[in-house]
Amino acid sequence: MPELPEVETIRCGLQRSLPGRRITAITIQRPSLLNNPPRRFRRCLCNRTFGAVLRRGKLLILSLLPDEPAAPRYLTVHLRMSGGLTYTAQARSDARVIFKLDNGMQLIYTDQRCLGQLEVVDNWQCLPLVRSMGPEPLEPNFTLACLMQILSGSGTPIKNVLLDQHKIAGIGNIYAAEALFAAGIDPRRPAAGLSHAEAGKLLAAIKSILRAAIHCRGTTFNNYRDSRGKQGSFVRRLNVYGRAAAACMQCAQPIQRIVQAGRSTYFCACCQR
DNA sequence: AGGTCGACCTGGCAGC
DNA sequence: TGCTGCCAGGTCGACC
Repeated sequence: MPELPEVETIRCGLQRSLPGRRITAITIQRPSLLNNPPRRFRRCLCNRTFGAVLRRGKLLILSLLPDEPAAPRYLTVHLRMSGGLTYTAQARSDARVIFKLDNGMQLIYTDQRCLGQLEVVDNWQCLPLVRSMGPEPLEPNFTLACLMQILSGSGTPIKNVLLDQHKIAGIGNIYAAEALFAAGIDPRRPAAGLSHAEAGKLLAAIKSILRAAIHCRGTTFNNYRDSRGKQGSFVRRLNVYGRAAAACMQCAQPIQRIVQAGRSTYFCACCQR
């Protein structure tokens, strides 16, 4: 579900609500979602106060004020395929973890498929996932030279490279497909085979699509919701993802669906070369 | 070393 | 109606 734009939308929403709020109680319906023993998880978080909400790639990082000197400083949340975090006054029957807050509100973690992970850590920068992450695609240091470096020497299909979080952080299946369509590049082409001009088009497409998706508060396909429970509207602006056999918006030829590295890829064989 | 594939899970949906 | 099989936005580890 949640790729960079969805996680960033949730981050923004939580940043407006959480800082300064203290956790008064925690209900754990699904201990398997925690990367810490449940008792330690609860002990580390009860009575702690939230600080700033950060993001790296698709990982949410909820910082905690250092009110106890040796206590862990962060709660990290990876939503994986179907996770979500909602700030709400209402109870939810599908809650997997509930954080009760000192103002009567709750932070509720939901996750239909239970593939997500929550973890209390001292230092999120040291997590193996974070240490091995590629650059943030919306940062100014993600330049054409940077992208060319990532593509060089790789015979892997360009779509698979875009999905590889070690190479670029935050792009998932939806936005990889959309960026390749916008750049007019066939997802099956070897990454190293892209010309300088094509890489430039792809770079611009990645940045503009991620920015537009954040502006639309993400893409709701099935169950993604933002931190207030609202759907994202970028689904209306998808050109290829999820549109197998439908007419291409540019040339009216049918959109193709193929499988690459075990994942669906949608593209227009006429517009993408 | 670099790439691919299945496992991890649950629930919605299509087809019979 | 009810059962079965397939599919899903991510990541990791085993394997080639």
